Amino acid sequence: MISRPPRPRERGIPEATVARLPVYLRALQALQERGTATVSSEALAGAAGVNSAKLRKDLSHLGSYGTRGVGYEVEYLVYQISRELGLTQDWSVAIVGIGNLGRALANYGGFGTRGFRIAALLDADPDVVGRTVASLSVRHIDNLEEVVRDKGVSIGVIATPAGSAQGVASRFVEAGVTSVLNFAPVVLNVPDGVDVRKVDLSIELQILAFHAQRRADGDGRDAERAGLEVT
Amino acid sequence: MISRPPRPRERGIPEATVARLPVYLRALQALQERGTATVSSEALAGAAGVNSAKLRKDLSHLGSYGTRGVGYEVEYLVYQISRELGLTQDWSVAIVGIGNLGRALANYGGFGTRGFRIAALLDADPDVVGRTVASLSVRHIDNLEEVVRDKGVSIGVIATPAGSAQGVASRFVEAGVTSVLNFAPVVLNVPDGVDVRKVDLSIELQILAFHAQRRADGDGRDAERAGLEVT
DNA sequence: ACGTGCTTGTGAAAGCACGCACAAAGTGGG
DNA sequence: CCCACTTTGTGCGTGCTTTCACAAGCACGT
Repeated sequence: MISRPPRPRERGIPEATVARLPVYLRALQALQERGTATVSSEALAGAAGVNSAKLRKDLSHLGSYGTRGVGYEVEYLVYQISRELGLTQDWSVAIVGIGNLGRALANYGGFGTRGFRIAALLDADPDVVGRTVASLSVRHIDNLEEVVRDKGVSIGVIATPAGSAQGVASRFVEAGVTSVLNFAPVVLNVPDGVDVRKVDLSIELQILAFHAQRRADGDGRDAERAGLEVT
Repeated sequence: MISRPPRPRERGIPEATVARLPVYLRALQALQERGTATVSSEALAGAAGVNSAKLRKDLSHLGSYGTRGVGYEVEYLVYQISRELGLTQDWSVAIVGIGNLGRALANYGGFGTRGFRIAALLDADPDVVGRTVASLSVRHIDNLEEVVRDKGVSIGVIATPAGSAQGVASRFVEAGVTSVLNFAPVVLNVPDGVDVRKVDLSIELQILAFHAQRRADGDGRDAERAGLEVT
């Protein structure tokens, strides 16, 4: 019997862990640039803003990549997380809706790290089509299917007004894109098997407002606030 | 030393519920514009992309605002959720970092709904300071404290490069801002009692990449899809 | 007045996520 | 070789989330 490979890791990394891996990765890359060779869970957790036990448990889902008494080798861990997240391959991204936000996204240089390549920019406005943004010529939305096919787009980014978002999403799906990042303030309806994530400014503001109000309401009375010690 | 009461949370609407209220609110406002008077949990849940039982439980945290056999009165529910989220009062927002993203945010008209007013735009770049964006003149970052004080800013939005974000956050906090929305790809360090939310494009992309890879890996095999987020 | 039909509100169960605390495992000094 | 020290990996208790399933409540037709 051949010895088992270094832990091919089972399917089933908790969603909450997946959401934190990019944060760890970024912290690790910062350490790497500073020339740090190894890091303890305590130190890395600090840099990532999480509890060290949580970090260790998260990393344990990828396998046993640390050395007891020492810590984690930065470079190795960067590689493992990158691989796990699928960043060792290239992802082709198309952005639809080249308004202020679309331009901001297109110009957002280092897409975290490498791994993501902006393959095309699309817009419906004739005044925008043809203009050059981030070294790419904006193409008309009618070319969406063609672009997806020819450039092998696997991630679609929607930065259009709310009214156009569902239509664009459907076209992406129809064209075979199964990962969509939606910035428009609408709930997208897509078939099973398609992964949609949304980023919504106004929702974030509203959540902040809720907590701010909560804090203001109880002020003076309810001194029970999370951490605000009054002596 | 006084032992902490077992229930630090007195007025608790679950965090998960708070995060969904804005989604319900938006769906309700769409119904309102279409002239719909009442809506069932099933229908509203559909529009919001959640399970109807979850929606009912969420709403039950606000009180008993539905009528059995009928549903919820749209207008009334809009008001209740708005009030709960603190949208019946005005929140003054300052945006720091008027690059592509800052401009996109400033021009993002209906901030969800009313409730949020952009009070000031700030930047460090002399070429940007003085220019008019979204009917506001961009002011120099040195005026941050003054602006926060004079305009009663209660929410700070950070749209600067990563390197400047922590500094800006600290100045916001120092000036008394306790709610921060961070678009810069760094973990902000703030004292207890300050609420920070982050929006991070590259993290979202990386999460999409993870799932996309997972799907590709197990294609044909592993038919068991772990229930991808649909809707 | 009363039954029928629909929809809410909510126990209860199952599933996740978090963080403590500690055994296991490795390092380095004597 | 053994011991003291450090740090990982994880079992376990706790609390939050989601979902099911159904009794309770309300409207309306007869």
